[in-house]
Amino acid sequence: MYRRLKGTKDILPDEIYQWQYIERTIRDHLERNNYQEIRTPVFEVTELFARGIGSDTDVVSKEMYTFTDKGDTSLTLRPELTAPVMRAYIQNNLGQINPVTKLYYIGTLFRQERPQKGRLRQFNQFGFEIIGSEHPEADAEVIQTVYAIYHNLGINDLKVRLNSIGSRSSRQHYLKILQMALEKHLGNFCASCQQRFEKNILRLFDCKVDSCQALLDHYAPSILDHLSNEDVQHFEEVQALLNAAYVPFEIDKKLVRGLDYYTRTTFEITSSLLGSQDAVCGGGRYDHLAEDLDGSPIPAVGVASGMERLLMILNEINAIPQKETKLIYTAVLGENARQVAFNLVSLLRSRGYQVDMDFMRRSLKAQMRDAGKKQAKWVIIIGTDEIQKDKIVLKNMASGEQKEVQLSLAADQIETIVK
RNA sequence: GUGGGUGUAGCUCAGGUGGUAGAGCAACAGGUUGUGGCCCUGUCGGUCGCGGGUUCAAGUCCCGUCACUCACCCCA
Repeated sequence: MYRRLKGTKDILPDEIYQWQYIERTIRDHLERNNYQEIRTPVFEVTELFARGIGSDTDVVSKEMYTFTDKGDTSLTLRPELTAPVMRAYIQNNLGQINPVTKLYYIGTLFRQERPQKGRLRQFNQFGFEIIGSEHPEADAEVIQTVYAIYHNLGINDLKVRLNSIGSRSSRQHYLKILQMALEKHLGNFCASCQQRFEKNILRLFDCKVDSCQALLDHYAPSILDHLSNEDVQHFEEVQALLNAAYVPFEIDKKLVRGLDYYTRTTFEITSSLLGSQDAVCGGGRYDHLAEDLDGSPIPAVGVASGMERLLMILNEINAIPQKETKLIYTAVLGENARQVAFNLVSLLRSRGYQVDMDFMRRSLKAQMRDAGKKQAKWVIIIGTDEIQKDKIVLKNMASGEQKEVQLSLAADQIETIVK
């Protein structure tokens, strides 16, 4: 038997409604905020991600599905969407049309990690980006908007964690100070922290070992104390705007993100209803990504949100409305009724009704049971008796009432009865 | 890549100290000669993840292996 690959999922019919529901809600909300959808290819040249995300990041160095095509070009299944969107923005000169471009996407991503709760190898994200504005309004809108989308879906107890990791120049400066401050205590950190110290020192703040966190609290200078004046002002304005929009947040000076392109604002929204992978979304500002991809410099902010994680929360709090069906089920009895029924079914369908009929030539009892199971609102019964009288029976499944309708007028009559 | 947990019917799971498998739900049929939900009855359905070993005998004990899952790591 063939099985689905590790870390992938089949989304079966009884679950698909949930996806359609959140996708619809997300699209509606983002369209209202005047974002436009963009769809980019699922694979790109590997270098796009190496340069965009950073070749030292875990995502690029060990989690990508990379292969070579017949032309010997190295290609990669996209592990995130910000770099592809920026690539599309640059390639199609979207900046020429408008100084500010607001884009959103809903798409599938691939990362070769060990699967666990809230983490798959093929997964889906929605996200959106504001490209062209360096101002704090853009940062605040991004955060306010995801927050509002979650709220709209019925999620309330979320934690918004906010930080600024400064512009590139002030961060370079800070990293040196951090390195000097921690060097002499390095021996007291755990093994993986010692590796992080060499590779990407900011990641030390992610460590879950208590003793490491205590050392950081004692000896690590805060990045917030080493921002430039412009960085500070930007950060403060973002906070003021969030307060103005009543978006609750907390400053987390240890919040660092795993992708190299971030500058200044970084944020993450977490939920206690998820497993140890508790971030529903993460994002921030990336003012140098365009340049890193050989485009002209353009500031941008954005966010990416995990769809599977979002669904996990919604199921946890039971916030997905029931799918409502308006099904009309057609029960057929006897040889000579079949064509009449088939004709009526296709007529009703062409008028926009959701109609189904029995394919098993079963007893009426079985067909009624089937109709009940499928949650049909109405059942049309067409049998030999009806054909003789030139009538059909229309039964309301909720009340149990049924009435006879002239066959030749059935389509019109049903319209007024079913409504 | 490293650890822990779990693998018995379509689904959820029972099966002390070894004696070749069971329940509930689901599916299907019947209880009405043409009428669903509730109830009753019956039917269908399993190489007990896979391979090997111990034994007269293994779902049960031992070894191996695979899969799923949670956690580390990292992130959405």
